Amino acid sequence: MRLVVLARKVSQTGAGFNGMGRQLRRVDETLATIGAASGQPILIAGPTASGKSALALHLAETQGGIVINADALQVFDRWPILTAQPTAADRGRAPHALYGHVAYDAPYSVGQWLRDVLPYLTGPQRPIIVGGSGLYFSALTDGLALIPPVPPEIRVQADAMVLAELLAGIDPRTRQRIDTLNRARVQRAWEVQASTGRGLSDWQADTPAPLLDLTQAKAVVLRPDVDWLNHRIAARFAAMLDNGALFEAKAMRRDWNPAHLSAKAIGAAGLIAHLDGDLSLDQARDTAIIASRQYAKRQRTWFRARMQDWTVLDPADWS
RNA sequence: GCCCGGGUAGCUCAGGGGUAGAGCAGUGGAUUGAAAAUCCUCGUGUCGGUGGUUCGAGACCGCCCCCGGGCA
Repeated sequence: MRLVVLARKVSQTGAGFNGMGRQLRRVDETLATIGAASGQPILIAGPTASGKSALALHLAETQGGIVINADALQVFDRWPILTAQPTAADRGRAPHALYGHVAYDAPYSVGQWLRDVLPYLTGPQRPIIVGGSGLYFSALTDGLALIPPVPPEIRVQADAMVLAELLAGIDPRTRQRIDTLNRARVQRAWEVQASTGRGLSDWQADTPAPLLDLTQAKAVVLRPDVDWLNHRIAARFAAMLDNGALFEAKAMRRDWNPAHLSAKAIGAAGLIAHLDGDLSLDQARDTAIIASRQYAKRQRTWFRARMQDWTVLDPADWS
């Protein structure tokens, strides 16, 4: 009995979150009009909680293909519920790749992701690339400079420097190109300069052709109404708690390190703080929901600016 | 009923005679290897209501209403 209840709850998150109904036919029609059945790669971008994974799963099930993750946090293990990774049941319905394949304490980056997706672009199954990391899609369809990975020692060294020191170590052309108020961007430029002896702008000027030609793919971006999405965000976090997000946090607690990339999962720090007695569950939930809304807003900005050639769909049409 | 506080932006609050300001939330934007990251921009609101004092009132005075706390 308990198992049945759990299964029902699980089916409410992730792919099955809102139950894909017959309305999906409308999506099928939309995708058909842009030639989705031709076997070309499908790209699905969308803000968090917009229902993109469910759409990808549906397409993979009905048209064939392999669902490939394009989300920076879903690559990590240990937080499958909190990062809304496809459930075991979902994975049983269609092949999935690049979900939870990276250790929670390992580094990761767009470059690594591109190397990870590459084999699937020429594989036997039609790739259905789905996720919310705009940078990943841009790197895939616009290209990414071929810069060698920065050695960990360089990162450690840069972490200890102040902004002015970092700026002083960057060539003028790069300095002009980046946001010098943005520590993360400045540090990246410095690290590239320090580890390769070549300026970031030089590297970027040599950016190779993209791995995927956008005109040879079916690219879709979900653009839900903001209020509609905010409701989904709140409902989804509640569902995550129902599905055991807190148990996930408990299992993670002894290995918790906020410096890990996987620790950036929205809600993770709050749940850990709650387990430590520093935050009520309500507070943890509220901060996670607010952070998700803010993240969705940033995604909207990226999509609006960088995905103007993509087909826009409103998930409210079928969810 | 009386005595203290307090009622100012969606929220928490600062300002105590010269015409209102911060944090958070929210908005718009940037973003070629940390991107669920990181950074930038944007602050008019019956200053609880109403009468008064004043050249001028969130600010001072009267009365009223509401919220805390205390005393009965």
